[in-house]
Amino acid sequence: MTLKDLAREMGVSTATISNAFNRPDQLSPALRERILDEAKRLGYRGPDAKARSLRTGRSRIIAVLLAESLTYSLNDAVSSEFLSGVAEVLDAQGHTLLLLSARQAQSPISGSGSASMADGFIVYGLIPTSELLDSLPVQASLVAVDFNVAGYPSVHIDNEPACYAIARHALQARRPKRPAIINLRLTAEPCNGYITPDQALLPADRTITRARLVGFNRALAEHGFETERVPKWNVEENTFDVCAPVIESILDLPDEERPDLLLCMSDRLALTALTLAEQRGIRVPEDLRLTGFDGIAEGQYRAPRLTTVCQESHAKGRLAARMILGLDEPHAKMLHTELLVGDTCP
Amino acid sequence: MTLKDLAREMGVSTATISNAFNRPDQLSPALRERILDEAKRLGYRGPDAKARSLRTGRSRIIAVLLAESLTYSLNDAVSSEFLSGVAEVLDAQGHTLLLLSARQAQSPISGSGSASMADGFIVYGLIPTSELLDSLPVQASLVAVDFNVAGYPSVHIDNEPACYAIARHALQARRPKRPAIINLRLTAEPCNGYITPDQALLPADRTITRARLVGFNRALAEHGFETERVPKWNVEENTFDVCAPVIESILDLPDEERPDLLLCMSDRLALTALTLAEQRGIRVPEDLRLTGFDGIAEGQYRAPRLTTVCQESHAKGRLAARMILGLDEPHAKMLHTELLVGDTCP
DNA sequence: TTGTATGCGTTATCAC
DNA sequence: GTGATAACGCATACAA
Repeated sequence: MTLKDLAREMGVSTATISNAFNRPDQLSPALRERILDEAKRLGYRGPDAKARSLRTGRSRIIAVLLAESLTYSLNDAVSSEFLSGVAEVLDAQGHTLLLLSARQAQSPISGSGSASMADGFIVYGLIPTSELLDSLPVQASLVAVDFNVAGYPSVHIDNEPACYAIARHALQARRPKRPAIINLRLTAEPCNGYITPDQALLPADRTITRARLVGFNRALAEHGFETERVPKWNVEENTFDVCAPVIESILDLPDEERPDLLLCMSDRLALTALTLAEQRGIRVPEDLRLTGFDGIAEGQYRAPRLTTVCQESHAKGRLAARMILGLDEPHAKMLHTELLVGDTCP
Repeated sequence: MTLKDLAREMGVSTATISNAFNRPDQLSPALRERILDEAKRLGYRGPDAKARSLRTGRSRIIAVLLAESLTYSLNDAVSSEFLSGVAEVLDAQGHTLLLLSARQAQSPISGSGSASMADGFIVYGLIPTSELLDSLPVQASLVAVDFNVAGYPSVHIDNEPACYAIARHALQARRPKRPAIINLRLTAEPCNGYITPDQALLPADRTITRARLVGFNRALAEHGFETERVPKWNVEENTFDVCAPVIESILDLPDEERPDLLLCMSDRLALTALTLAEQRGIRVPEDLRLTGFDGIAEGQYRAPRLTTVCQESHAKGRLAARMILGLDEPHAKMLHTELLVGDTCP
């Protein structure tokens, strides 16, 4: 049953049927109603999405291109919340969400792959290669999140001030003997463990955690610590499985070497540290204070509550979606974070 | 730049170009290579996905229709894992994942909405109304998960035996004085709180938790408990915010009334109970034993580890995806679960 | 092995 | 307010 069939059946033109569905103002209400009724009666479900998208050039599909694998992204609290924010807006606007990963088997937007049907792309947490950028459908729009993509609007959070604020809070509350930092994907070469002083770091435009480190360091310096001598560890993936061994190696240091303040670049890191500390009888916050970053629910819905920085991933997703749909000005926008003082570093 | 342009440019026919991309065996390797090279040179990105999908009738898009809102589903560990399993397979097969919610603003598959482009639908955790079923594209395939949809293949888990097994484990380990059950969306009328004996329950074909209750009851009866007298609570949504008040009301009962064993129908429930118990100084498992259901990571990556039933949501997603793509026999399939004995009910 | 012709189901531009 | 007609970009039977 196609539009044309219905037109023939009713003895009107195809344009009229099309208008009945798409431009109610272009025909008499009476006729429109008659058409809609007849359509239902004959089992015509409205204009075919595939044909419509070919004709109009738009699909009402928005793709989110994720830095990590879909498996990771869907299980990570931060990106899940981001996605749910995106989905909320798209949904309300009659669009649908297509999930894509830059780590895909096929190149993610392979011209004839379904990904190229998307009207717009939200690029989350990665710097697209120019190759990937070129493979975008010509007239698709793009919004970058967490990174800049030259010539496109973007959504960011204030990583440096946020980390400065939480580190300052931690340092002011009680001066730590041995502060330390656990970083996320900061080193130029993959590294799960201690960062030696001679190790090269990723440049600031390749990882947001570089900005976080700057914030931590600023606060540490202000409190009289030599930032180069503050021990730093690095973790390549923000999952329990990858974080745990690194954190174990820290917690299992002899008491006089073990840090008494861990500034973590993610809640996952901090929560993992918390769990492993509990298992070892290390008291938090008495023996060890912990700060996180992200403000994920899991950190707040437990005792002790995590001290962390809340980045509103859901709001971030909403904003990105509104931008891609043209509901908000497509400028570079900076979202602000909030310090959440919990129990792990009062 | 279209296929036709390229054909004209190269002085070959459109069919040849099309074949170069879709049916390599239909032309000489030399010509094919020449075409591919020239295409790249002239910036032709391969057949347009929209046009191709109109022509072939297939879009290489698979939609997952979720019972809950996208916001909930993306933040819930069980459905996230399921989705990641789906995504993994789709990805490997060159398909993309479209997320849909039955709770959508618009009716989810509104004929001309982009959802109707999908080649197949994975219906997760809900019984589609016949209205929704009718709105499916005519030749789209469907796989039901957790529920049966007449005439379509399905994926299930063994809810009843799993719950029997975990309840038996709990009852055998140490006979509880006051066992109780916290259910998930079990009552006919929405209810967050105690289930009075006269309250009607949803029929077994409307909620999987009914089968879980049967499993619990079977074990309880075997151990000499009158199942009608075992107190039961109900929660409508599997989130901390909704679970917490109900569980608080349980934990705040006077000591002599407070249950010493809580059989929970989800890990979220059990974890919430664990957190709230910790906050109240109720010792787990000494004063209160807890069992969950699902086997989410959060329950295993903490101390004490949750005693629970592991349903492999990821595998479930993979299977559903393989079925929808025709990679596995589209039969009714039952996945088995595994009892995980943790610390909350040793 | 390659080319020609047709139609997939729409929407947009015109005339009427 | 309505109707004919031409794209949209491609895939495929069929002819060469």
